[in-house]
Amino acid sequence: MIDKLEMFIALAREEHFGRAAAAQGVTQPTLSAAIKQLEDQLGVMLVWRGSRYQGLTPEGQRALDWARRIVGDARSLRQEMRAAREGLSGDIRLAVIPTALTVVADLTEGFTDKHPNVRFSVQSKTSIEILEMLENLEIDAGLTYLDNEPLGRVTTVPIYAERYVLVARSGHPLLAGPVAWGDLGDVPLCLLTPDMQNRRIINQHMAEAGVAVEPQIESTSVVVLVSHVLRSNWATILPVRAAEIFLAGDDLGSVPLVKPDASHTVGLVAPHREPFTPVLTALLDRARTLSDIPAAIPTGR
Amino acid sequence: MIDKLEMFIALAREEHFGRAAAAQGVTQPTLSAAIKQLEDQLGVMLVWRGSRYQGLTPEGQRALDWARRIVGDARSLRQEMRAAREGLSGDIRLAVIPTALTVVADLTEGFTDKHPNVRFSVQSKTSIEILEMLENLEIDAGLTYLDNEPLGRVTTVPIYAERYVLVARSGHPLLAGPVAWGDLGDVPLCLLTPDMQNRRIINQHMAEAGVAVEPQIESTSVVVLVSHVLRSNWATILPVRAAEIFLAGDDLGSVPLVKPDASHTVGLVAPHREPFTPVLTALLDRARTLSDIPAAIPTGR
DNA sequence: GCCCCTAAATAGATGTTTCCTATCAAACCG
DNA sequence: CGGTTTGATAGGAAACATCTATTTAGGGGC
Repeated sequence: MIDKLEMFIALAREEHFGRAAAAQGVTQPTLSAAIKQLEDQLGVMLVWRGSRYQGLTPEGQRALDWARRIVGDARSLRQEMRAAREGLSGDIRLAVIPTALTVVADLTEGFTDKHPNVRFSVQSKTSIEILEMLENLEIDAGLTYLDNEPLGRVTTVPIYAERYVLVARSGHPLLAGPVAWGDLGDVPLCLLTPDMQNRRIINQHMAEAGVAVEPQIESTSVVVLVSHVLRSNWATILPVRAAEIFLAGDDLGSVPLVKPDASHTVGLVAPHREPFTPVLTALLDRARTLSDIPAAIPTGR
Repeated sequence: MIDKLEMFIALAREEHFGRAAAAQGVTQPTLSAAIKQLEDQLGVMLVWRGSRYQGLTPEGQRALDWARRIVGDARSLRQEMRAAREGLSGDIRLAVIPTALTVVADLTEGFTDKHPNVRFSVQSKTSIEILEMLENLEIDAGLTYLDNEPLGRVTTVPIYAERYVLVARSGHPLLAGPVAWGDLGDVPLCLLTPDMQNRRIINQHMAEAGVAVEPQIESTSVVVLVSHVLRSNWATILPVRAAEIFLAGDDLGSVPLVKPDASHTVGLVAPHREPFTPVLTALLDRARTLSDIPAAIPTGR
C-alpha cells in the first residue's frame, strides 16, 4: 500500500508513467498496475486516462494530499527508528536559494562534528522549487525567504535578515559611499533571473524607487554574476551574506544599498509533521542557535 | 506495511499475541511474523520478548505513535475516497459517557435524513475509555466532558453545559425546592461508579460542600440508578440532559442542585487529524449547530 | 490522409511474499 | 512435576508483485 502511494506521488510529480516508474526503480507496467490497484482499492479514478497522462482527477488530488502525509510519516518512522538504532544518521536533503548558499556552511558547522553519520546533500533551487520539493518529499528542509511570498503549511525558523549591497570592481565610482536604489537607473547590472525570488525583490525595490530594471546579464548563478562584475564595469546587487565570500580579495568592493534599507528574512523551512524526526529536530535546533546572527552591513572599501 | 502497523497497534492494545491476532482476523503465527518483519524492517526491537508479551520497548512506544498516525491517515484516505464515490457513507463509531447518551439523538437527528448511508454505532464508555479508544482508532469520535480532566491532542466541539438535578420519586420531601449540595449529607443516594467522571464530579462538589459521599447503590448505568429511585426513597444526582428522559411521567420529580450552580461542559471529541474526513467534518458541523442549545434547568414538580 | 513515433495498457512467465495448519519450546501455575 | 498458556518455528499452498515482450491508442509531421 505505501509502495503504491509512493508510486502515485511519483506519477503526480513526473506527470508521466514511464519517468515515474524509472524514478521509483520499477518498470512502467509495474507502475501502471500499482496505480490501477490503488484505484481499485479506493474505488475511485485517480488519474485522467487517455493514451497519455492527463493529470489527476479531483479525487486524485485529494488522495495525493493524504498520500504525501502517509508516505512522509512512514519515512519519519523509519528514520526515527534508525536514529534510535545507530544515533543520528542518514542524509539531510537540503534545497537552498542561490543567495543563501553560503549560510549552509553555518548550519553544517558543528553539526557534522556532533553527528558524523549525518550526510548533507545540498542543491541550489528557486524558492518556488523548494516549496514544491518539500511538498513532494524530495527534500527534508529548505533554506529560503520566509516573509515575502506565501509558504504553505511548513515549519519555519528564521536565521537572518537579508540586507543588500552593490558589488562592483574595486575603483568603481559608485563604491565611494552608500548607494540608493533610486541611483541605479543607468548602472549596468548583472542580476539573477526573474524566476528567483531575490530578483523579484530587487525588481520590487527598484520599481518602488522609480527606476527600470534592465540587467545586461541574467543568470541563475551568483558565481556567473560575480565573475562578470570582476571583468568589467558591471555591478551586481547581492545580499550581504552572498557577497561576503567574494569580498576577501582586493578586486571587488561593496557598498550598502539604502533608501530604503531593505531587509527580508531568510530561514529554514521544513514540513510541518509533528513530531519531528530526531535529525530534523537537531537541524531545526541548530538553525535556532544561528537565528541571532546579526547580518552585519559592511561598508565599501 | 500498513497491515503490519495495524497488527502492531492491535498488539499494543491487546497486550497479547493471540488476542491481537484474533482481533485482526489472522492467526497467531501470522501476527508474530508480521511483528518480527516490522522489527527487521525498522532495525529495532519493538516488543520485549520472553515467552509472553512483556510490553513495548521505548522504540516500540515511539513507533506506536507513528503507526497510529499512519494507519489513521490511511483510513481517512479510504473513507474520504468512499465518500467521494458514493456520498457520505460508512459507519461513525461513537463512544459516549452514560450521562450524555440522550444527547446522541440530538446529534443523529437530521444527520441520518441528510446522509442515509451513514450508520452510527454508539457505545457507553467512561471518559477515560473514550480517550483510549480514540487513541487506538477504535472509535471515530466521542461525547464526553471537555473541561474537567486533561484530554490530550484532540479536536473538541462543546455542545452543552451540564447542570445537575436531584431526582427522586414524586412526593419525596426534598423535591419541594432547590437543594444545596451541602444538604445531601444524609440523603440515601444511588450514584454512578467512581470510574465515571460524572461520579468524580459529584464527589468533588459534595466534598467541597463538606458532606461525605456514601451511595448505597453504585452502577455504571443510569437506568439502574433511576429504576432504584422509582422503587424506593433513594435519590440520585443526574445532569439535566440525562434526567429529562425519565421525567416525562408523574412518577419522578427533580429539583436543581444549587450552591454552587455546578456546570461542566460536554461536547464532541475527535482525533486531531487535518484535514478531517468528510463524514467527520459533517459530524463536527452538526455538533456545532447544537452547541448553542441552552441547558434548561427544570424545577421540581 | 497516411505513417511513424511515443505513451500506456495488456499478456504471460517467474519469483517472492504471505498466510495458513501443525508442531514445538519455554515459562508459569497449581 | 504435569498441565496449561503463550509465543516461535516449519513447511506448503495460494496470492501477489514484477519482469519482458507485445499490443493498442493518440498526436504530429509530411
